[in-house]
Amino acid sequence: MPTASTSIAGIDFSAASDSVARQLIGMRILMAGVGGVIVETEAYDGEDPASHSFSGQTARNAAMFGPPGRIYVYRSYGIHWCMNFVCREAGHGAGVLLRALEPTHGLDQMRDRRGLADTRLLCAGPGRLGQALAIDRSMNGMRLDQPPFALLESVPGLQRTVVAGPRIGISKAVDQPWRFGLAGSPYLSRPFR
DNA sequence: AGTATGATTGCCT
DNA sequence: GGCAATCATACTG
Repeated sequence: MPTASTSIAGIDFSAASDSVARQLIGMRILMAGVGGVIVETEAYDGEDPASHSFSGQTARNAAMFGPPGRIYVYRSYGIHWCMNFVCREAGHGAGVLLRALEPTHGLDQMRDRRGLADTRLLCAGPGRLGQALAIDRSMNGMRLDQPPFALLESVPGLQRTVVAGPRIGISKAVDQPWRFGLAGSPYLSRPFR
């Protein structure tokens, strides 16, 4: 029987999460028509001590162990909703955290949701991004290639130099360079050095 | 049932 | 730069 495609907008989500995280830079993500260019990501994997999935499947991280190309949403610090794309095959517990966008679509809605005018701060950080795109628990497990979500290829001609560095806000595997960003973007949560 | 802990952000000094 | 906010989840007893 045919294997379901894990490819969306030219990205094979059955690949390793660091490869997917790098490829996602420069692509565009929309939730109900609101979103922008992905400028910062982080990769996590089941073999990775910093990953939610490292200690095995639980109710919270179940989506990470499901099919690739879906959304994993978690609550951070009791305040923020953060969004990941599930990678590899079901059971691996791998994913990519979306950390920052360059806002291009639905700026007014983002400003309303964030209570903020500064475009640079609308999606500069995983919690901010989640708030700007109105991400919440109900999106956990949803498909990335079906409404309300849409993943679009990079804008043709985009200057796309990807930089890598250590991930932010973790206490384990801190030297693993699995944070990726669009070089020189003013929309990053923090600069790369 | 109680406690410890964040893949963070925003406000304060 | 420091730190409080705030709560779902996981873990302990």
